[in-house]
Amino acid sequence: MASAYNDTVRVFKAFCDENRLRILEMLRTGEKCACKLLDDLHITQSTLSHHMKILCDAGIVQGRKDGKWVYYSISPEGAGYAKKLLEQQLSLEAFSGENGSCCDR
Amino acid sequence: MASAYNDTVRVFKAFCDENRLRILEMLRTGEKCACKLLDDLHITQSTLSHHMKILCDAGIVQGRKDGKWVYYSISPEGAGYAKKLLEQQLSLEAFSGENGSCCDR
DNA sequence: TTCACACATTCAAAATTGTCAATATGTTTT
DNA sequence: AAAACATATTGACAATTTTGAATGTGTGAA
Repeated sequence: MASAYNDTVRVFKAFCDENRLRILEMLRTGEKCACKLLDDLHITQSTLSHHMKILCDAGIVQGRKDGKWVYYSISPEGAGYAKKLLEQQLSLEAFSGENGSCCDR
Repeated sequence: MASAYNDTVRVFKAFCDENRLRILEMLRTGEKCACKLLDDLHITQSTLSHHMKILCDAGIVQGRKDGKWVYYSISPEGAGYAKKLLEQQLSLEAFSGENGSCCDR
């Protein structure tokens, strides 16, 4: 499965789960402790940990450890990178060549 | 599974498959016939059709039927909507309230 | 009207993902 | 050192997604 798109897929998958979107929404108002996130979501602790790993591996979220606690926040760099990827995927190229009518003869 | 995030998830899932990313890349240079896409991808026709449905249902791609053929292209409106959704998900809110230290006492 | 073609749909199998219970790891408190 | 706590990891299972073979639908050509 290794491909040039792995990185892009990893980033966008971060936004493809309802609970992860809820988490991002909570983080939009600033850094939150994992236990705070857990309070508001109706999932178990191991499930939260799983989602935080996906968000962090995608670079969208960063964790800051402080004693027993971990504080999560949206990574500005990761957010910028995701936006850049989306722009790239959707930008229309100025194209000089032959485009249409592969089929009509 | 019905939730307020359904729409968002549907849009971002469009970008979470390697073949769909390849398809989008091909469409960046303009409208393409399904058969042209099929030529360049190493998947079966039914698999292509499945992916095109996901891209169209997400609003990212639009299809134009012409006789036996369907020409697909990136939808500028859909593309704009996806970018808007991502902005929303990642924008940091100016927040006046209490944020931190849910845990330390 | 019959045939060939382009694309969509259905079905079943394989792969991936989300979930929770149990357990492990590391930190603070007693 | 032991107990309590916050989070991560593992393992198992259910749900979802990707895929291709077979089939259906609509269109143009013979």
